[in-house]
Amino acid sequence: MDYCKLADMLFPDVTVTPDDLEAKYPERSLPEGAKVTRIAPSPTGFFHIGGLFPATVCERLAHQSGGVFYLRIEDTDSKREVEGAAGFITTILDYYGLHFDEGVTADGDKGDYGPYTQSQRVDIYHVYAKKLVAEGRAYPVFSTDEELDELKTLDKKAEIKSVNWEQDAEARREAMLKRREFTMEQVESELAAGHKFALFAIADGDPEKKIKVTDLVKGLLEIPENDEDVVLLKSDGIPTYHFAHAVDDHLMRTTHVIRGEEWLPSLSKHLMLFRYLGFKPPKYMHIAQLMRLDENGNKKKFSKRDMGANLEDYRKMGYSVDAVNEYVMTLLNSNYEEWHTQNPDKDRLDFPFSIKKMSVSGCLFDTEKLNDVSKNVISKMTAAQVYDGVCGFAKTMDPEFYETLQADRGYAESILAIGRGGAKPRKDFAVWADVKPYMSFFYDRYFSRDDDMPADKDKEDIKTALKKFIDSYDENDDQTGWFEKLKDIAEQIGYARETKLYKKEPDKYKGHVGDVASFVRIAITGRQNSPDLYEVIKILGRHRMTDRIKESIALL
RNA sequence: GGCCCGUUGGUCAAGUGGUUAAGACACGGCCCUUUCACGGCUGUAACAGCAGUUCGAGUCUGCUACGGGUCACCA
Repeated sequence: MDYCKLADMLFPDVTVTPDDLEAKYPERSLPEGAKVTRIAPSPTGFFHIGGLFPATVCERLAHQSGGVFYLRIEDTDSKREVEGAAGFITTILDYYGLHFDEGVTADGDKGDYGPYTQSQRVDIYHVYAKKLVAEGRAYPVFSTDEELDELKTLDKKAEIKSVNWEQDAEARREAMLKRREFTMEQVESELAAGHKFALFAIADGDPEKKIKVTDLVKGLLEIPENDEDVVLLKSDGIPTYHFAHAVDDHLMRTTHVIRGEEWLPSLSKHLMLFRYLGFKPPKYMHIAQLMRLDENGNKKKFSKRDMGANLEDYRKMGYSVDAVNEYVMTLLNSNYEEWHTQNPDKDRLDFPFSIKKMSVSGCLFDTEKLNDVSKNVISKMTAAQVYDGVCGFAKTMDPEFYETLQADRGYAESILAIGRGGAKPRKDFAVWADVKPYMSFFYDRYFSRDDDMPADKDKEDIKTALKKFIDSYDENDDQTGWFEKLKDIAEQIGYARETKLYKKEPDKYKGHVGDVASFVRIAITGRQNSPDLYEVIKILGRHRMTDRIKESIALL
């Protein structure tokens, strides 16, 4: 068969040659060792939390080596495409601090290796498709519209897996061999009839033979050669992931392909395509998937439907960007935490990220750990930073609270400053949403009396103590002087002025200073627990302190 | 079912032939403490199993088991 003629019949409009493209997209001139990485999401309007892992690796590797990190949109599956999704992706990744050097941006493409959206690269794919046909390595398969419709409905049912694996494999093999047989005349008449064709690459592998590949995280792999014909172009002329991956990553000069390990089974196909196309394959890193626990306690791939699968959810739940990024980093490089405690003042980006420290197996997403990381992150922030964080969150998630905070920034910051900044800062917040319940009693609109005075204490004693507290209060007292007065009050109502005294001889007293402090706390904050009382009262001011205590006395 | 990948405490994990098998989270206890939040000390808890190589194996090899992934004109 005259393959060149076939190629011309199939792709009459393609005049550009692979050499032209090589010239247009030359090797990048980058420093020695610079890595070119990319993330290539589908525009589904959804960015998976698991996707943050490869994305972070890509970003770190590229920027740590003086290379290029770019964004390519893989919109080759029109069925799944969502309007405006590309913009959503750039926005969320930018929010998480993943900044691209090149690729699709809000203001169009940036960089010399574009277009960076696959649907705009169809002409490019066809150049290589034609080349493969001309070389006898690819062939068309014609289908009528009805057959295509049938395929599409089958697609949707692809999740329903067959039980007859062996029979299926046999049938598929037969079908494949049959597809490869056709004559030039048949092609001519199909084309004349206006039928569309998909393009398949002929597999030349023997699955009994293994090829050795080095994966940068998995190590040396032995995978069987590919013996399944690979779909290059779908009937609509759009490439499959496999073909687009080979063409794009070569032309865009990607040095390191970093992706989830679900791609491992098709690596053999990809290597075959790179060989057919005469491209040097990139280095591969297949990173372990993020897992979740299913109802039976087994690990499962963290899929789209699962809670917390959408990266956007973490913003909504009130996790700070830093917390999520730190958590991701602790999972990616297990020595990160150690480094961070040793270098508390350094930025996350100063950490020497290492491929060698990456885990080979998938890990469970651990919310407890995320919360712990998050508490540490927030505890190191200044009151102003916390204020900004909470406001950013509340603005969309709790507008009323946002308005409350905005009304008096200084007041809010003074609350947030309690117990902050020292060597042992408070760690009250894992998420921004924790802030409101923590500080709500400082605001009259949110103040409520949740906890009652201890039932085992005499009401008159409580009243007396509270009255004395109001009378003795002097805003010029320092913390020690203030507390001394509280001790005096305790003594006056027959309570021990030291907790230790009470513990030694509990029968001698009705209670201790701690109890008195508790009366005051409950009267003022409405709860048994609060940040440092002395600070609380200072912020609240004498006036409101007095009002609340008086109100509390009246309730007794 | 075929193929591929994996398996150290509940979770994340150090560990590259000789260790009392780190550390972090979670959980328990004690201490500190006017509550809370910290902090300090401390405890429970692990090399999936079986063979083999070796003077010696969590580390190397093989098998088994278990878990995961994948087998689309989806990515």
